Amino acid sequence: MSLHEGLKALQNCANCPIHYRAICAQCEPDELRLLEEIKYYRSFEAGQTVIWAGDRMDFVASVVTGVASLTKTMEDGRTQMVGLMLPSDFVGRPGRNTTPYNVIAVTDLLMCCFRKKQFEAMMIRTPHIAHRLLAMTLDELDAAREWMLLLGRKTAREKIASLLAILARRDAELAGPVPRKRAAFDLPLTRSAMADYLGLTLETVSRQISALRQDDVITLQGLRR
Amino acid sequence: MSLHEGLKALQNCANCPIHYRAICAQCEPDELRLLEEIKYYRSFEAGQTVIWAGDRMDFVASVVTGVASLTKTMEDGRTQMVGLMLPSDFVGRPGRNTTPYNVIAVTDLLMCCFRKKQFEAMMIRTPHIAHRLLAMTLDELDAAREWMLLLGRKTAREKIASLLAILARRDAELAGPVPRKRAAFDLPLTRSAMADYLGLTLETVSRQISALRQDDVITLQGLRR
DNA sequence: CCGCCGCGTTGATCTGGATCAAGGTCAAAA
DNA sequence: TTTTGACCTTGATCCAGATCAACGCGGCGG
Repeated sequence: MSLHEGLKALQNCANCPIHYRAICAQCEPDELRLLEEIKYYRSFEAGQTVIWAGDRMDFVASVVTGVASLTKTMEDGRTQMVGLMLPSDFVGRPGRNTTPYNVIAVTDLLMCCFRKKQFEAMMIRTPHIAHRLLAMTLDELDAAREWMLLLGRKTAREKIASLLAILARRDAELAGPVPRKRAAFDLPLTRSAMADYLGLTLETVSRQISALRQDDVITLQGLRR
Repeated sequence: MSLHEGLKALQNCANCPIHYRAICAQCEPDELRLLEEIKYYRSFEAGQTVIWAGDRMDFVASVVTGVASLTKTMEDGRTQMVGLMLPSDFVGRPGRNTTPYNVIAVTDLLMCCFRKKQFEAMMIRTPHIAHRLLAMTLDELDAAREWMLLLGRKTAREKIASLLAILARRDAELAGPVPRKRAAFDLPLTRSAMADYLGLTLETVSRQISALRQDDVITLQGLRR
């Protein structure tokens, strides 16, 4: 399916691969129709920056396909990824007009966007959206705190293992229930992106992955488990 | 003022020291009256546990005075503080009935509580509360992400400095604008609590504080800057 | 076909914090 | 007054992960 055909099909939210998990998950058909009218799509290539920290951000968006990262950078260049946005995750903050972090397309990325103004108006009219956003934000807060435990207290090996587990779980959720002993999934991050996420260096990431492979725990095919 | 007199005065939300920053900040007088009817206070001594991770939590609450911590613990005992709840912060999650973390009173603590059921009903009726909760949750998410940068990428010295800065800022916000070269404030955390927050050991915390003192940056009086 | 470049791996070495181990301080209890 | 216990400090040593430095591999443009 070409990109163009793909977008055509998405005109109708019912065809959207994430509509049952995303911000719009709890909307009634008529609310969905309103969203359909104001949504628009943007796509980014792997590596492109969606917005820089501090920049004006006049839209909010859901990740439809691909992976985006939220990163913070210190003046001297040290950077930490603070969020990994997978399909159905919501980016942006109603009620504020600059982002505190860089949003970067880690893979090719398709986002379903709404102008912030319109979205905020929508939120007031349709409580389903506000409630869903609150629930998603609380989930993200829990995830962020889980990540704080990882960053503060886990060893390099445990960090890698946790990351792989998260990616495997999210992959499984979208793909459906295929319970297996050894799950297989694409690893959408470079070593350096993983390092940024885990608070490690890319060398350490590489070494730990090699170690996990030697200890059997994982097997690679290119970039697969 | 005795505890009893203090609670008596708080019957009226207008006397509450946090009512302009807390979950109720945007409520209209009549909404406030509804809250007044269903709120109740609980106090805890320093060191007491408010709830354990995984326990049923049938209330939500605002910190009125004192400091509470949210911590996560791994099976082998490693623990990481994932939130430091200062006056006006909101604890608990509408729409879920167990907490994923321990809530512990770091100092003597007074909380303004609502039964979760009643609070959830209230949220549906009064959008001001739902909006405020969303805004506060988004702020906490930003704070958590800021903390991820600290945990993942900062040195021990920077971690200590950041913590002191946060405490000084929050202290200043409540105390009012007294701009000074050297701010003075109480340090409500033990070395070990700081270590849990910063992802360090208490020895390292102690050493770094000593170092900061020797390098002039701070001065101590018991536990003050 | 070659050379370059973006990734990944691997080795050698260094070091910031962890760990292990005494002590010190102070306030409340006895 | 002495004891006890909760905190804090400081010293000595160790080690996981950072840092520095090659090198390998596949894709791509010339």
